[in-house]
Amino acid sequence: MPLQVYNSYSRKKEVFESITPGHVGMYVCGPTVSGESHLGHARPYVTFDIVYRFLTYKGYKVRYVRNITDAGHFEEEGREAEDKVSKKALLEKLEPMELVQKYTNLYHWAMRRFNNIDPTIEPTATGHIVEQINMIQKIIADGYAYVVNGSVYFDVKKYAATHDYGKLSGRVIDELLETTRELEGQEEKRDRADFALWKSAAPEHIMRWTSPWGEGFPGWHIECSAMATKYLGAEFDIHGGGMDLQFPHHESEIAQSTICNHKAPVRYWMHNNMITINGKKMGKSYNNVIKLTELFSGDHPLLTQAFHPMTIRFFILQSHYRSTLDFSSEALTASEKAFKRLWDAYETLKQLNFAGNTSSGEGFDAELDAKINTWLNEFEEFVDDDFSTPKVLANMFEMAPIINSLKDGLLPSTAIAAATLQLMKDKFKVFLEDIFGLQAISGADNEALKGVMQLLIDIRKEAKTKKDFATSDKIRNQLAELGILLKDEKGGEMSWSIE
RNA sequence: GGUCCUUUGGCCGAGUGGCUAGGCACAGCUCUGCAAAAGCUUCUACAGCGGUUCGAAUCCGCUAGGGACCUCCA
Repeated sequence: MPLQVYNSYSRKKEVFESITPGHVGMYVCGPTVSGESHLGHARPYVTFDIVYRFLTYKGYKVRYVRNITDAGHFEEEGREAEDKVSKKALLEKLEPMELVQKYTNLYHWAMRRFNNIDPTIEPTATGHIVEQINMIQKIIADGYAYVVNGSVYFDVKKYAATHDYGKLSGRVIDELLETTRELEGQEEKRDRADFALWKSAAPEHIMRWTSPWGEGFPGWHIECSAMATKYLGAEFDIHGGGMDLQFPHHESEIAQSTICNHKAPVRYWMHNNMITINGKKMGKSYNNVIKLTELFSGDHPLLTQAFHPMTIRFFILQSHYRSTLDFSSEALTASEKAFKRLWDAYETLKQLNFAGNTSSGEGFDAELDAKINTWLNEFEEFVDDDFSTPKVLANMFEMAPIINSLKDGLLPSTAIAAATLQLMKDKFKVFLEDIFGLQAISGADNEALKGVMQLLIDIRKEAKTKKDFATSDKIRNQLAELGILLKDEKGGEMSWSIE
């Protein structure tokens, strides 16, 4: 069954065919690194990580480009206003690249904890100023942009006369032209619908580059067009991002790239839906974000506990990427338990071994065996169907009781064929680990381990008090074999560390 | 105001017109020294009203609620 993806541009599912056989070019809008990533940001990166992993599984060589937006109107809360006064020494002032570095590092840390595979290219906007300027010049040369006071604007009205501006986001151009909203700097534009390709920088603006039009900085949309064109070509396969980027960001990207490269840039537009909290979109402007660091530490009034990145990944996979996903501590707790049960069953499955089983032997359950094969074969079918990860998980949960029953002998070990068991092991591994990118929750930062260690310490203390050195030594020696060092301290206290 | 989307059992969440998705919680039972884990069983919902159809959670209309975008936003 071929892969089908929902194309936001056509508003329907389409069979996926790459432009270059065997290769896929995919661009995903990355973070603006002027602040800390929150739960809402996690969704696209997990979603498109699955897309990347699945395409790779399908045999494609994927060039996955995900940008870092590190240029623009940058400020850090509480610092910007002060810096505008600008009488401080250099080292006291906000250094934009310092800010960008800090949040880029934090973002990368979070991505690794989610077990997201790094994109093959992660370009920065500031590293592609030249490409952006070149692109703007081409657009001006073609007559679709104009310069005013050192800024450059895209002429949407002219573009719309011959192109379908608004198709991706379902806008009607006439309505856009009539928008009554009053915004700063709008008077320079010929038309309200026009958008900036390059902005002249006011004296206090902290990020600025020299351009043919004076000192300034690039408009928000041009970076993606420039970098996607550079690394993926004038036309590429998949462009992903959050639904909230459809307009104006992606709409503008289409317009710029189309004028510059003389063809529509993207074959398949994919948009993930929002994560909501109490039914409302999680977003900075709504003041309802939960940062990833808060989620991992549990340090937030709405959280009853800390949540492991794998729990969050699993939580995201339990819903379809085009549906909103409502966050609550309760929902995450449910996901945590569910994930643990599923993963335990998977670990159990790996230990099972019924090598001699045949489909004609004593105790063989043909119906069960067939059902399992059906469930397993549906894995790929479901992901093929626009990445229906929740259905795959549902099938896995159908098999969890079977796995556990086989282990406990509640089902005869001869009930399923050896080949079926092997297929189960293979499919679970491929889908759970390789495609879904899930992994075991473990490590020394685990509260459970700390509890276990305290328990052992208590037992050892008691044993020592009773001069039961056989027991106390056993505990210490066996832990040492596991790489855990137990240390006696003055006053009878004990501490431990992992070597 | 404009455009579009959405409304599923206590909660989360799949659902291509026809057979109980799944998870979590709850309850009962089995197992167990106790517990946990595990297993089994129970809980059959589709906002309301009307229509199309042999048959609708699924299609159409109206009403009500919620949301997204139109400005930075994943």
